[in-house]
Amino acid sequence: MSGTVKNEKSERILDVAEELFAYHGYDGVTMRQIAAKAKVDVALASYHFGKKADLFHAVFHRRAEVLNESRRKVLRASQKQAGGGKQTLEQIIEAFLLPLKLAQESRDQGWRNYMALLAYVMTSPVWNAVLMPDVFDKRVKEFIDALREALPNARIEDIHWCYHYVSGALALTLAQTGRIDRLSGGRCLSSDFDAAYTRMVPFVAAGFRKVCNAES
Amino acid sequence: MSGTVKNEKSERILDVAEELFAYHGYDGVTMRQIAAKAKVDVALASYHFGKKADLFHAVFHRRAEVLNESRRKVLRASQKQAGGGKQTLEQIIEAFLLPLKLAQESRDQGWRNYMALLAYVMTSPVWNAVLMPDVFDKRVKEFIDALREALPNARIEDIHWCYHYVSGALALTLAQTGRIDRLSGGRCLSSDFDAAYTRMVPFVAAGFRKVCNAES
DNA sequence: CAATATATTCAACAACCGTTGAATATACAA
DNA sequence: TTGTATATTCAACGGTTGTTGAATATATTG
Repeated sequence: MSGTVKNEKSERILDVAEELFAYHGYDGVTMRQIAAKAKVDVALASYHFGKKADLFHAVFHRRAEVLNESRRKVLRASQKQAGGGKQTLEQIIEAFLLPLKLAQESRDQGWRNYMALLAYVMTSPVWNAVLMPDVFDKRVKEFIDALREALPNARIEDIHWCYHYVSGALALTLAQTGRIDRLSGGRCLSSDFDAAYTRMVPFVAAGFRKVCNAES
Repeated sequence: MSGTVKNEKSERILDVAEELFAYHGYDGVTMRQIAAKAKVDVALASYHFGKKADLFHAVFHRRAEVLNESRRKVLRASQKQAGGGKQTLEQIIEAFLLPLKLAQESRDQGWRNYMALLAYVMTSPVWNAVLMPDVFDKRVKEFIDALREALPNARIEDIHWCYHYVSGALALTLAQTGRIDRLSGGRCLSSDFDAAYTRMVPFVAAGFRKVCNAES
């Protein structure tokens, strides 16, 4: 078992595990399914990543750190652009969502799978408490701090609940369940993250302003 | 195997299965765990409900029909209250969410478990397509129709996307992951559906108005 | 009561699970 | 080339899975 490997087969294992975990969840996937799809012996996954839970952690963390760093950069850039002045709500929300939009626009199927995995972890009572705090709390708290600055009259609870709604809307988008495709008769597509993003920013910004009694 | 049973042990199986499925998902629960927690032999669950997947269906449908009927009544009452005139956005959204609030207020732990199960199905790419259309489509389409009447200038896609955001915010609320508890340092509680509901209505109403270019 | 239907348990099946130790192949350094 | 570390496969382990047929208990009915 080695930490971070740059090996061809071990990365194939990660990619396949990512795809299968994202779609079927942790318990819905067996080591043998992963190995088979990666055209590799079952024992190899254990050799590289240890136990099944460790493999899941490895899959989750791999892109989490990339995403986190991207969020950090975008947030800093947005703050710098505001030039000491207040950022608008839209700017803050855009900074929070943009990295996911960029990841999707890369057309990398791996990133698309990871988004569904992220949705799975976000909505799972079991995994949320285990994985989300370590990886995402720091950035999320920065995001919430920025919101508090932009909404100085708001109660803290209101901001947290509104962030909760954003998080939910985002999670269901990332999950790509295909439900909006069916309900809309094909007029909207789960895969169209750009359409989701474009409307989500004004939608939640308006919601924040209403609930968090903003001046402007 | 009998259809709908009013037997003590078989209902205990349903209750336990509901709780375990909601928290661990379909694949995270074994027939033996269900049987053990229900203090019943493993074979009994199969005798009453057939295959494991059938048991899952039975659990999901049991309260789905109750919820559906409740939604129907509330929606009709809201329409009648408007007296032929247009319903406000808030009224429509309240009618959609109220049944879940009522279910939670009944203090019935079974309903609380079912909400988490509903969130699981809503966010699962696997189960969503299998279970949601049959059970909930009819009522959801009525809901969307009401929204279209209240927002005559809106593009259909915009309404669908906004409904998608509502659905996401709702799903994450139902999931009760405990994340908002941790992020807010205990100031907000996942179990406090009333707090979630109170803010969700104005939040999404404002979002709809912004995105679906409403007049008022 | 006896007879019959329903409910529940018992025991077992074949299939599959994650994991591991030993054997083998491959890459790399000396 | 030889030696050594790494990568990969093979084979097997004990345990668990969902499901079923037969046996037994309980309830219902005549």
